[in-house]
Amino acid sequence: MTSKQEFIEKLRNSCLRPTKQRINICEVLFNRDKTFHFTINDLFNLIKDKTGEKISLATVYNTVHAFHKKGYLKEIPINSNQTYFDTNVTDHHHFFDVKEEKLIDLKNEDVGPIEIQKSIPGKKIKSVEVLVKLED
Amino acid sequence: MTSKQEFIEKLRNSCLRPTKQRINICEVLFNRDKTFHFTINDLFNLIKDKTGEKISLATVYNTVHAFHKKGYLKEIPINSNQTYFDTNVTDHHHFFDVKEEKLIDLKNEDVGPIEIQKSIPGKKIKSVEVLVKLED
DNA sequence: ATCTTCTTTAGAATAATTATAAACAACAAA
DNA sequence: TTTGTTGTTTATAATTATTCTAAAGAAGAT
Repeated sequence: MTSKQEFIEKLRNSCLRPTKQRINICEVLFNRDKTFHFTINDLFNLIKDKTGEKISLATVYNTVHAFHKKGYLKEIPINSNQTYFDTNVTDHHHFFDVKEEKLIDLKNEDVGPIEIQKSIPGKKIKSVEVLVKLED
Repeated sequence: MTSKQEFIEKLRNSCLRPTKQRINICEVLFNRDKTFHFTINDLFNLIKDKTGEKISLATVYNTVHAFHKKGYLKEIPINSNQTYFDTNVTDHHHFFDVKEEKLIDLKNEDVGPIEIQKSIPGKKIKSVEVLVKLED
């Protein structure tokens, strides 16, 4: 259980003013035991349901992008028309259930170390992501 | 160098009528030495330049999707607003140069075997894709 | 209180993609 | 060849995800 006060500090630390909307979004996103995968649309609807208050879609976009930039959210590359985010920002990978359109976390140790044996001059590796697609 | 006749047969084998447009698209996509990464928009423009004939955008979409469905193209999950395709349909991975927005093939042996040590009941693995993002 | 700066908001704008329905081309059979 | 059927192309409209805009509102500092 994370308190409202912690969210306010979290926002302050990132030079984001702790507004009502941002705190609400924090509650929905981070006040959980388990990691949470979502699209902007999922989040938009969830906020309405959970808090009873509607936050403008533009604000949801702004806030998610701000959190992503600050490293509080991870963007997950899936081939889909919608962008997925993950509250688990540690280094890890994903299953994607193609039929259910659902993401499942894969711990780093479930995949093992990945050694990239090729390099591109002038470039360095920013991230290594494994996506395992699942079918029935 | 692949001949027009081969493309016609390729299309026939997939129950796709060999139309002028589809053959042109084949020429642009498959008549190359190296693997080719593209977005629909890239392809649309390239066709105009290379063949001098304009193919309707809707046809480009239809054809690319048909080829993808038949396994002649691979879709590559990158976080971007555009969908990327690859003429290399063998099992392999990718670098993505974030700044240049460019894809580079990574051979399977450049990555080494990936053992997924977790399974989801009722589901089997369809594909394992590694995306390595590059920065300067 | 007051002022400045940041944020929210509804709605408009943009961009990628998909749907539509009429004209057209490929194919098979006579 | 003609003819009929079915698949394909096309321009355009529709849809969807996302970003932009500009005005109203809230936070923070003085």
